[in-house]
Amino acid sequence: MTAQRRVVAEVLVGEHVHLTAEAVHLAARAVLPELSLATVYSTLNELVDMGEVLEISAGNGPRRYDPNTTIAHQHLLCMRCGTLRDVTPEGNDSLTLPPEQHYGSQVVGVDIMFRGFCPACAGT
Amino acid sequence: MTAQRRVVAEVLVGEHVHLTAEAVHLAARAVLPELSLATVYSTLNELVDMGEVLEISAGNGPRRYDPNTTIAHQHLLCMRCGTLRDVTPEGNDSLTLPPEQHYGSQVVGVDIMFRGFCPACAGT
DNA sequence: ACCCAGATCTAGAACAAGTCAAAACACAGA
DNA sequence: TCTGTGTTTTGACTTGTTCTAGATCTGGGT
Repeated sequence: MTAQRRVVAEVLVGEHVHLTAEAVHLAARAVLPELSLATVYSTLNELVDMGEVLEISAGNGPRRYDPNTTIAHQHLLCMRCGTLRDVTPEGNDSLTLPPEQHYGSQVVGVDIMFRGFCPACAGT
Repeated sequence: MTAQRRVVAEVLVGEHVHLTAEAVHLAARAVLPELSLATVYSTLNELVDMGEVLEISAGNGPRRYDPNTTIAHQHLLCMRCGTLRDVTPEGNDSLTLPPEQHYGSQVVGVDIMFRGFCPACAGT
């Protein structure tokens, strides 16, 4: 656990709107100005491997990193600006894939992504 | 409607496992060997704009193109090889985002992605 | 406190997917 | 045939991410 990793991890936690690697880099530099983008990526990848953080790639654009892995939740994506926010929809308990549709695959989980336009982008 | 566009469109239809632009290019070249990748991309983008085809970006890796826009369906993704297949889950009618969780956003739709490992990748 | 092995960090190059611009081309209408 | 419009090709460019080589830091043993 080095200073760089601690700063990256601290930048990430707490928010319910998720950051890109670039945004993490920017925020972390406020604390540790010489921190490199490569270190941000390597730290984020380690956090993802450790299961501390989820990596979410929403459409095109850069990936976003979600530190909230403890509480089951899903996401709401702005299709214009890419902002990604946590939500907890209703009715996803009953969502299942019938066995005859597995096509031999081992199904591990399901991601639900609501798409729309955030207030800032819907206005224009 | 040029030869190039017809070939790209024809390659895409019919399958329930969706192709990347690269794969479309490869398949289309079997018919029209001098077809360029840029043309494949521009044709795919036009089809997407026309609403004939859906663009799906599954995790990392390249985007995949889904010609099945008429029948409501969702997707099953292999987390190892990226293969993307159509499925029709049960219980997604009751899936909704409560208004208090819209956070001012205009919600347009919802994507459901089952994640797992296809037979080929689960075996190893 | 000092040294060393090994891990980590930095900067910049490399890479992959996709886009763009400009020149070449195709082809319908005058 | 000429002209104009829209399309395709080629190759350069952009963005997001990963790799690499060397510099730097870390912590355990003396």
